[in-house]
Amino acid sequence: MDNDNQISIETVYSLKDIAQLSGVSVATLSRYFNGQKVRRSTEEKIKEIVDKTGYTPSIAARFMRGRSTGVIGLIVPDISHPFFSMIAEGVMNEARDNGRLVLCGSSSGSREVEKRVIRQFSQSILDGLIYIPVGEAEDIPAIETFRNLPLVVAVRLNIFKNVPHVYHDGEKGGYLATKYLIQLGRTRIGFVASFWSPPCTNEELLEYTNAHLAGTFSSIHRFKGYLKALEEAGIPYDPKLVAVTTYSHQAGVDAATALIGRFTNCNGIIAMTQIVANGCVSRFKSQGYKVPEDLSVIIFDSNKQKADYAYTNVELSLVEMGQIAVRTLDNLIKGKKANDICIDVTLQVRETTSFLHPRENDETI
Amino acid sequence: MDNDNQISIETVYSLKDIAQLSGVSVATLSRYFNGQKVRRSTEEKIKEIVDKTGYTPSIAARFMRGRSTGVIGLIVPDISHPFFSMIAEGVMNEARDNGRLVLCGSSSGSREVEKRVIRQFSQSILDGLIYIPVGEAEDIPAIETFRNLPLVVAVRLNIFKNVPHVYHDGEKGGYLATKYLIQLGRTRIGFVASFWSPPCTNEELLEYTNAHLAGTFSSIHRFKGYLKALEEAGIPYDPKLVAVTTYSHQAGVDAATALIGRFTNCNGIIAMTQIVANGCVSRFKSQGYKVPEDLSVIIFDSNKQKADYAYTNVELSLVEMGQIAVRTLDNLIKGKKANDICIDVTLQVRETTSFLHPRENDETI
DNA sequence: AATTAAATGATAAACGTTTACAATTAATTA
DNA sequence: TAATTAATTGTAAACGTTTATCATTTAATT
Repeated sequence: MDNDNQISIETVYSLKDIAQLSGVSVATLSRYFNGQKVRRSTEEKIKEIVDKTGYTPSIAARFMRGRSTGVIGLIVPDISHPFFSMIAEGVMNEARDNGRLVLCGSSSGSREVEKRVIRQFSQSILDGLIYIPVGEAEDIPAIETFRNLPLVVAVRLNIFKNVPHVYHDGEKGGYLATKYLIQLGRTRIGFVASFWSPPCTNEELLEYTNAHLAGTFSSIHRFKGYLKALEEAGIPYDPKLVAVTTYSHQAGVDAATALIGRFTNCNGIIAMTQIVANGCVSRFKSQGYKVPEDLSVIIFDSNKQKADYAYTNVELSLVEMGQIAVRTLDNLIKGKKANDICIDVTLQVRETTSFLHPRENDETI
Repeated sequence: MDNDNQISIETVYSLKDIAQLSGVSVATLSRYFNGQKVRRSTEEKIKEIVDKTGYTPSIAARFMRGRSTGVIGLIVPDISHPFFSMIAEGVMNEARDNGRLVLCGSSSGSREVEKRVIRQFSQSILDGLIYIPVGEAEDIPAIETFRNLPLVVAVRLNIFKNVPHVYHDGEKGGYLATKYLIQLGRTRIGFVASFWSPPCTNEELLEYTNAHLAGTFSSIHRFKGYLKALEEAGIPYDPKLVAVTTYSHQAGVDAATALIGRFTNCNGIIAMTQIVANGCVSRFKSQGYKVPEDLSVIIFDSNKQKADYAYTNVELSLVEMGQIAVRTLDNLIKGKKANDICIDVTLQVRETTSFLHPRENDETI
């Protein structure tokens, strides 16, 4: 073992110890550690001892006195899912670089578990909480009075009033994807809308969208962009090109089956996730379609995800979303007002719409 | 918003409050919350008020009194990497179900950052720590005296003395993979050994392996299994079939290039990760090889990972590893002795060695 | 009914901070 | 230089637990 790398933290010092050693009172020390001004000479006395002892204030004790602890919470539906773990990476990086710690809980995709996690967290020592609710449905638990804890919601929209939400610009994403496909000459673009649990049928999607302009569903927002691009290009909306489904591989297969069965002449697909797209593509391929020659495919995803194909995708910057969530929470903790933040998206053209961009892939374990 | 789902935690109760409300003394209450026996009738009085108030003891206060906080730490090299995020899911699930919270930090693949995270964690409120060091190299920081904190190392082997390590049975994995390929009639099996930073050349791998029987490198342990299976089958070891490389996609391409360039007649590949295997396969395919007809491929991975191909793989149960790590840490915290745990692995036959098992894939966001 | 054992209550000290208030020191003014 | 004011610093109580002590109540046993 390398001695240079040795990190050994043996003794735990208290403010009293430091007071003893430095000859400065605990009060002054406390003020110093909380950023108040002290005389030059006392500062030097303090610094010397702090360097020598490696002292840092006890999180627990300062929490007991009702002060900030530097710990923020993060609740995600499933930390093993790359979508959320990337956001978590952003959260943890940003938090770490600001001297904060992250208490992280996974709700395992279950509303019930989520409630338990929230309960556990609530009796904890948090300065604030970043919360990604399970699913996109309507039965999200209202944490209206979460012990006055500064709260930021990520990924989802319109969950709580007076709470900042950090989310991607779904409408722009749908618009960019559709517009690009149109530019490629595709006019029969299938829209595969995925829902945790579908609130409407294929035929009702347009109606539902118009009725829920500020809804929580990402598919709906993206669908709005799809409609906008079609309209701009003068392409009439054809409900036959829409498939309302869920988020599984099979859902993608089913959606493709439906699109094929309706003889829509579909030559483009916009799918919400990679897995759904995989299902679609495999179904279309079994019908003799070639990607991207006969069918262009665009998904919503993060660049870093590993896919069966190098999908052209609407890039969802996930690590960045985590960072932004932490910064937003920071503002809230500092008493500033924070608004919803809609994160911009860009289109990344890759193999499923052209051959121009080779796949890049790199990882280490 | 649904009223049934309302989780509102307004008031923070103290032991004194609960004593007042229940008519039970703080002393008895404290004893009750710490698992000591109380009279049936008092227990009922307490339970009623606890249910009504949602009271739970303050983590901070009990930490200050030197008691357990129910918070454990988890340090991973990169939470956005599915390999680690799956372990994290296991850790968080197991912790949550035991009423524990998880303070999670990502070291972003950097030794420097890792040290900072350790420092931050050390001044925290942990009952124990699960530590997955960055990389597999030799310069792992020695946390010999981590404030006497119960410590469990996961994934890596032989890092610290007197600290339990939880890891997969690499030797068995290598053995199973090799044996299966031999059963399929493959006798020219390439072994692509990946290292964070390679400690030896192709030619030296055998020598290095013999010299480092208890090393920290997973490739080495798997290589041992490879050798064992070859020997059992009476197949002589051919160093030309070995490629020492790193963990990137390009590393896989390079390894394949080397194997092809040496005219090894290679008809089987064992690769350490999916990404490396992707690189290998793409290179072999460009030479006209077909998978699995001309080339059988086996990787080490978790079933749930999404791959370019449905790889036959040595299943690394990652979620389970996280759970086991927590249980091991639990024992340590409770003062029991804990030993290293070598987790069993199994071979999952899928498309890259046969067509028997279709791909299954399912996910929700 | 008397004795013993078990459970509970009342009280207070500790843990390491923060903070109101008091006391000191330095800076400014007369 | 003394008096006044401003800037620092010190003292001690408080936060919510746990735990030790001792007294008391309740239940179990003889």
